[in-house]
Amino acid sequence: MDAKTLARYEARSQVFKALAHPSRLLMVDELTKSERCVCELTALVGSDMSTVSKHLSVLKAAGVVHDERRGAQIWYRLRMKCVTKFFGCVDSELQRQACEQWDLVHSDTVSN
Amino acid sequence: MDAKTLARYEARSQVFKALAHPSRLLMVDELTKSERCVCELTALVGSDMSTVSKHLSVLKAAGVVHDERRGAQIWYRLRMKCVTKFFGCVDSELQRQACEQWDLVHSDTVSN
DNA sequence: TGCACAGTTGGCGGTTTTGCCAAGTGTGCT
DNA sequence: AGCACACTTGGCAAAACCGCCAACTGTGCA
Repeated sequence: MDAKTLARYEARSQVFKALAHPSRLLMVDELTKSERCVCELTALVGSDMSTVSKHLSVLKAAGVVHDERRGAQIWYRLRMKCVTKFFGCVDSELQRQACEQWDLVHSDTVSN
Repeated sequence: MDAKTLARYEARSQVFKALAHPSRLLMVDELTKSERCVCELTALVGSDMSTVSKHLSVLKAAGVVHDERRGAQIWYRLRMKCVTKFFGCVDSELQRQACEQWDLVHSDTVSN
């Protein structure tokens, strides 16, 4: 694998790493609706504001969100729009797998 | 946030966590083409087979891939098909952002 | 200028991830 | 049974991640 390809996988993994946290997923979901300031997201998540700020900087560095200062507040909005669609796909897939698992367990119970 | 919602974000984050590693992304990309045995993926990634095996177990636990033993070999294939489309979206978005960044730097250079 | 508010950054303990080696399981062959 | 091959699991040290507190920057207002 050449260096260029490696760099692309590295950048791509940064995006997934950024999304690999419940609090950050919650924030991204919220940003799907509309832009939000840090204080709103802090209230939503329920952690310390410094923690939320660091979460947001991770999402920003990965290119998932975008920020804009307006007065004393900083507003974040979703930049990588396609994550929304992918969330739906992941959820439906996980649900499908859960159903398959249930069916499997159920058929075993019956057959015993 | 209720427990059920939290559980969903937790499960969703597991999927992203599983994809949040260059080697695993490389393997998933390869599995997009066709099923592969562990030895093939090991050769592709270039790490120890035990390392690759653990990577695969992470992907399996998250529901991203599926495995099937045939003789002495174990074959892995992609289970969460929609990741392919999302990879394309992420790549194009990252490229777009890189272009924007380049334009920004370029315009600064010109104006100076 | 002084103060309050919004947000970021540094840093510290605790937890999780990572990748290799070594040892263990499962399969096919003789 | 004995052996080679394919793969997984246990364990360990290094690295990364997480969340809080404390300290710092930036903005608006009196």
